Amino acid sequence: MRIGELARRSGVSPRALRYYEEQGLLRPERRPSGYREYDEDDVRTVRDVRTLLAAGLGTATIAAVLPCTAGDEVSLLLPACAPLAEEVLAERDRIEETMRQLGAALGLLREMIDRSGLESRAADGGDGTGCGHETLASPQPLGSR
DNA sequence: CTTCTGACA
DNA sequence: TGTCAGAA
Repeated sequence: MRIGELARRSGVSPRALRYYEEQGLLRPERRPSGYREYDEDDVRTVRDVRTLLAAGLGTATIAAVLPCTAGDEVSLLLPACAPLAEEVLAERDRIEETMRQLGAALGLLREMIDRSGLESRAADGGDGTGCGHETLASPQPLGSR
């Protein structure tokens, strides 16, 4: 399939798809026309890339992780991927540190809100808390089969 | 009509 | 990343 179809099926723009290739995340073949030719597996690969990106890993790490994936299980690294452990562990630490800082910020804001008697319900034309804690993963267009 | 590369806001 | 140009 060409870039347009992969884009539609993966929900990722052609622009991003070319960028992923530039970063070594995808290696589509080329047609004599110069057009990129992707295979069925690339749909899943793109999905995995989005997931790993959302997990905070850099494209360099992802490029190293992808070939070390056990089947279609991005969350299961093959035993022969020891050197990747460092980066994965480091990212986990960065995330924990960020959560710690956000937790402190959240605590302060809550304190300010309580002690100041705020929260009395301001002019809110709806409910829009705008604070949805979405999960990771990538939104998949359901009508693609 | 679709994609390619390179470049810029 | 989006988008535009100019070419294939």
